[in-house]
Amino acid sequence: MTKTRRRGAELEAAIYQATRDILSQDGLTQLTFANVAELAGTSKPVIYRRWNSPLELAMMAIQDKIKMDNHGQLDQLELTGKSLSEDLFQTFKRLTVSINTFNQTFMVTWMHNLTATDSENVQNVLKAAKKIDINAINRAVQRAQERGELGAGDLPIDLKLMPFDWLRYRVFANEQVDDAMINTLVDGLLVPAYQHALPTTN
Amino acid sequence: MTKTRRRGAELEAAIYQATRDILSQDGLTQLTFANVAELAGTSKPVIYRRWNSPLELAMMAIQDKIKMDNHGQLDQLELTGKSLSEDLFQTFKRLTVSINTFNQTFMVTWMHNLTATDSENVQNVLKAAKKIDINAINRAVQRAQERGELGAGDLPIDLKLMPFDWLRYRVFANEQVDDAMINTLVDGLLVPAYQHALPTTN
DNA sequence: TCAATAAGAAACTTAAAGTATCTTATTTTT
DNA sequence: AAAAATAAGATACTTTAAGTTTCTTATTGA
Repeated sequence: MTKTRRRGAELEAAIYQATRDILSQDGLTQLTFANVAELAGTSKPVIYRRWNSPLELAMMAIQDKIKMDNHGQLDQLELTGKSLSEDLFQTFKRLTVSINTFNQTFMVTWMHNLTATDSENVQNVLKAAKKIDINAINRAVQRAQERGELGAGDLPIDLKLMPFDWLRYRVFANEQVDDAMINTLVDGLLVPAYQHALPTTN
Repeated sequence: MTKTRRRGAELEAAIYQATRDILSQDGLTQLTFANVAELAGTSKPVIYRRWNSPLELAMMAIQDKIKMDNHGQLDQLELTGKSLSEDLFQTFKRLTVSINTFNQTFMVTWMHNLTATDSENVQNVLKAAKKIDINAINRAVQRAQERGELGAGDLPIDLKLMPFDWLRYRVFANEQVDDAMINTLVDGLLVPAYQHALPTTN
């Protein structure tokens, strides 16, 4: 005899799976209880009884997946590099996996609910901002080169964009962006990196 | 005689202002044509006739403000520092202004439409992620210190979090995150910065 | 076998987005 | 200055989707 009604853990697993499918395919805006219910083959009241909001469901579905993947562990990853460079590379390489999971919930949100023209507009705004950012760095670097603080040459484009991206992220995530933080960024990170990339010849 | 009906530029200016007010106070989710119409003291059809979506209106309202602020210029800022460090500081200091404008449109979106419990959940997820990130860097740094690649001491917390923030931002903005980019990050930015912050004594 | 629990179907309520129509203030043209 | 054209603004309507209620019945456990 085949079961016609799932319940308990089995039912919830199906709901979580449907939730993740919707998130990764269509983003958070499409994550409505009605959509989840349909994809999971159940009905709206079942979802409403358990979760208060689509976001709550989304987060539990992501956590459920992380638990399944890592047997309950989020942390701990063994580093096997032979140098700081290799260890860091490993760290970020693996991180992108967890970020992707995280992003399927939170970040993807964005572009997915936009109409074609809206999306194009947003891309244009971002593109324009990038150009401005790069110009700003170019000016500062050129002045430093004229002063003799930096040697000749150009910086990788990612290196130029990084500080702007970071600041945008911080504002986005409601993190502090104060003078102390900018000082850390400039003196602790950028100046050493720029000097490393463009060493003076003397 | 007082005008009872605005039109043309005057009317649009009022709509843009109302749009920006809603964006900065309540975020993009509250930016409905009905809300804008009410705050601007006009009616829905007026808005529907001009813009196709709230996002389109949002972007035009932001651009309108930037134009007003800068007399049509987005770019160009005079650097007056006496060193690379000072120039960069100026650059980012001023950038935060434009970022804030930008953010009022796009980033603020987020946290603003969340219920209290949802917001708390999101904060907790972010907090947990941060802790994991810091642990990962600590392990890599410790191994480097044991190897003798780095000297004793600890890194500023912002410096530890930066690469993770950056990666998250890149994924969010649909930017490429490939091995080449991670290599630039590690070898071009982090390793020089870490060596600068934790110099070896010999 | 019976009682309790919870799934699922279906219909209903509510709220908000989007649209259509019409009146009339304002501007433009003759 | 008067008439015609344009567009604002009020109002009511349509449509869609979220959220809720009620009821039937499958499943579980005593």
